[in-house]
Amino acid sequence: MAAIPELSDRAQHLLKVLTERYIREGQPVGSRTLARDTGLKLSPATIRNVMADLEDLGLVESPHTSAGRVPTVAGYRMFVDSLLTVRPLDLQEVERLKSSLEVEAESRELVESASGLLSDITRLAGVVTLPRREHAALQRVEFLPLSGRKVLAILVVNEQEVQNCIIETERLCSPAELQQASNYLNEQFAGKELATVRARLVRELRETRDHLDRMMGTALDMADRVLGSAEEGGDYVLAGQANLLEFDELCSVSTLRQLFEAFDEKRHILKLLDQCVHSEGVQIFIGEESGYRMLDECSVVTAPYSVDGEVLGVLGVIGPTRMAYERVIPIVDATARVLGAALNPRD
Amino acid sequence: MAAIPELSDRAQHLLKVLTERYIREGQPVGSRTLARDTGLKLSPATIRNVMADLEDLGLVESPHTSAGRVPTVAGYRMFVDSLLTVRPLDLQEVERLKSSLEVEAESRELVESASGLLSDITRLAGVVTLPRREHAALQRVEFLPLSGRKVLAILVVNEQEVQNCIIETERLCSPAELQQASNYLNEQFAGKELATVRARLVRELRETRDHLDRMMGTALDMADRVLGSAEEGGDYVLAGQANLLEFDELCSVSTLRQLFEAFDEKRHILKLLDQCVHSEGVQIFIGEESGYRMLDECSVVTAPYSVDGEVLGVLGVIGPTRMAYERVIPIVDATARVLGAALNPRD
DNA sequence: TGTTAGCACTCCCAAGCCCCGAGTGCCAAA
DNA sequence: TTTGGCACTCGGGGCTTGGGAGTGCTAACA
Repeated sequence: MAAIPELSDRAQHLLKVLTERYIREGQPVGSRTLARDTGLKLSPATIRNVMADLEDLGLVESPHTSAGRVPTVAGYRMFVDSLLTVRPLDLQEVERLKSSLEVEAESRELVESASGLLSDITRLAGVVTLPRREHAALQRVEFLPLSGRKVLAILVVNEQEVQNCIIETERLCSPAELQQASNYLNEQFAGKELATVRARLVRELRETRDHLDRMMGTALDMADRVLGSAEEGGDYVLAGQANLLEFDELCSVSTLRQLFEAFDEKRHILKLLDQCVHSEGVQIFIGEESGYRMLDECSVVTAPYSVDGEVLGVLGVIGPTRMAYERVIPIVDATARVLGAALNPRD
Repeated sequence: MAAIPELSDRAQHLLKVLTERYIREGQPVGSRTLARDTGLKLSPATIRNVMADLEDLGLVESPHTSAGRVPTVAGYRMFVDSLLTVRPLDLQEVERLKSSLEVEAESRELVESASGLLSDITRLAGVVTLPRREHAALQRVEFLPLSGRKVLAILVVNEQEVQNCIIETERLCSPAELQQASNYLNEQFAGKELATVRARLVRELRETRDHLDRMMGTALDMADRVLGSAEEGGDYVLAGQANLLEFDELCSVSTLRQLFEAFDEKRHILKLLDQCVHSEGVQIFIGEESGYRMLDECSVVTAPYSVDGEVLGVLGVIGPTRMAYERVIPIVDATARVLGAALNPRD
């Protein structure tokens, strides 16, 4: 990050107008247009001088000699950082968001609904990671016998999340035994951290080499993996990819191919989103800033969403660098809040 | 479906060779090429005569005067129906499929894995609907008190599926009351059809206007909706959309746009897949046959998958009409079997 | 010193053109 | 029925051309 040297108010204003115009029209903007658009009474020639300066600073560039100028990544950066004035959505719009989210739904549906909402409103691609909690407190365990040596383990954690998995015991267990096991767990461990529970079980296991302990251990282990940060990935829901086809600058087959492959593969996108988990509020990656080649032509605007102060995931939109930031940013911000609220167990 | 008139063996053979070649190369094939490719000792001129006949029958067409011929939808139809000899995958390949599917996973992950597999092997888009059972037998109910008047209802149905939902009771219930309610349900209704259970509950409800009954009703109702055919949609998992970008014939922006919008929206694709639920084995829609405009340039190959003879869903691939049917068909078929097997609760 | 007008220059792009190659349809001969 | 011959058609690549948009530079002006 080279320190940006002094930049006259006029130059800043011109950069702002140019960027806004380019975002709107999608075409390089020339000095004549700029002279007309901006309020200032300046001739095209003067504008050209300023543009030359901006070009020297690496804030704008021209695709070829006789085209207008286009903001560079650095230009966009300056635009969103200091030139843009986003005003938060007014209450009415937030209400509309809220009501668009199917509030009477469980988390996965909420997430899908949210990503659909994001993509619909912004006309870009919307993405929301599935909620994951760092810590999981065991609330209740239940074991049900299935056919053969299989057992269905049901765990209730954190207020209202239910996880279940099938485990295979070493020998046949009677329903009474299973009942006994779950009773024991519920008495001993209700309210405790899952990790703690497992640790203590492992300790006990070493002493009494009982298969039942083993089974409980497995159940907790699996639940822990499903829920916890231990899980190596997480997942996300994407909506509105088709919207990206509207933008000419993304419409080369090779660009699209790369982009959609990244969406399919998920790994990279997830990694990028994970970086935003602990950022306070909206975060923006412009073009190459993301560090992923397939996103070179794109910008990503993200915001973490949380319940009760605990960050559960990240949502955002993906679109061309020339997206309408001043509209997108408050929308992403508000959607994160609304989703967080909707996920809150006690209304 | 006009009855297809007699078609000489030679004509059939030529149609077959032409289609195969076009599928491989993706370009209209001319009489010269065809004369060389086919085993028959025929001159291009003769071939041209046959082609003229085929064109009259609507089995082939040429994009313009001086291009070769391309199969029409009817041509493809005849090709897959009577010219194609698919030989099922050999055991080794099926084994490979099996091992590629993460068998130690629950249903959603299995489905995602399967669609990924389909798209990887065929290099097309793979799609798998989430499993849905027509009938759900209640195995176990559990009510857990949450904060306030909220109650978490957990239902185990059909061997090993767990469904949970949050319901709001009319007044505060003590844990003991909840315990009592679940005991009652478990004693009375274990093993019964969900629909039956609800019907009986409703009947009782009319007599004793007790809020507990009401709560149980709500729980069953929601579970029923989540699981049952009552639910208005179902859902599917799609993978490998990016593969479709390899095919020039789909790469016009408008075609892509329509296609990806359909993928996003899901409604139409689901409807199409639903048509295949009760077809015995593989079903194929070629081009316009699907009846959906955005699939005009595409073919869809589907197969239902089932556990214990009960059909749970449909899987398939979506690709350009010139896909390698003879490879795709057995793959779809086998994958359906393998997925069915993997979903079977008792190994 | 900052601003402006003028001017030559550059580059993209769309239109028009031509030509080549591939493949056809038809006809007459084998 | 098959074949060779031939005229014809069409799409696409390559080339040229003209116009438009916008630039940089320079010199004059406030």
